[in-house]
Amino acid sequence: MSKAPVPSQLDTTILAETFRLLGDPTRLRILFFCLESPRAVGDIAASLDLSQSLVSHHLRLLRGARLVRGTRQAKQVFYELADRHVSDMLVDMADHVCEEADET
Amino acid sequence: MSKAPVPSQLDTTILAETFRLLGDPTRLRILFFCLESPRAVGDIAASLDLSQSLVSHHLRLLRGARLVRGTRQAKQVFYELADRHVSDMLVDMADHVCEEADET
DNA sequence: CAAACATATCGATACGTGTTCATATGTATC
DNA sequence: GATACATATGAACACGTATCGATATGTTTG
Repeated sequence: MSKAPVPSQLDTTILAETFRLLGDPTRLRILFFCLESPRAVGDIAASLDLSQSLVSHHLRLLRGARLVRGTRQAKQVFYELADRHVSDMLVDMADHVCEEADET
Repeated sequence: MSKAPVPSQLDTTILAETFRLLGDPTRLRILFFCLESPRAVGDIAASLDLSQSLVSHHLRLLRGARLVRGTRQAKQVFYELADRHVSDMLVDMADHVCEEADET
């Protein structure tokens, strides 16, 4: 299944929604940062030099799209990529772009 | 090479730029339409029910990012995906999203 | 060269959204 | 319960950009 080369217009919209979320540098940095291991919101903000509010806003969007999931641990909430699909997707795309950059 | 799991901030920006372009439903529809075979601008507009101007605008952006390439043939210009990487990327992502949709 | 067709560009507008500041919610410690 | 810490939410602003209409560029045919 899932072989259809041309998705329906609805699927296209959903796919575009995912791409749109990935299409922001700040969100991408957050995602890649959480790719290694679950990260607390404060750590993300500090490490990436972003305001806590901004990080929380972006995490909310990423959560809504099921790209990340957060789990509370005492005061902190640790975020990680939602599942293997998402992380694989990110790594694959990063590879694709790197390879593209090699070609002239 | 191209194994780095965490791209540099610059790479992240470039990657985000690509995602951003893919993050528009209209552009995605254009890309998937050109995925099967090279398509003339007018055909794209007619088949997807878009204004010729809008299609041309989007193609300009996609061209700038080397996601598509157009070749003149008499009066018409036929657009196709730039290379195998781009088309593979699209199909992979479509599969990912389809599989995600299956999970509940 | 003029006319017709196909595509590209320009100007203007409407809308979405990334960011910030301030505030609220939630959680542990005294 | 009050205080301090961590995160989430809300309002407001600035900016980018998707879209449209009109026009320009380019290409073939008479």
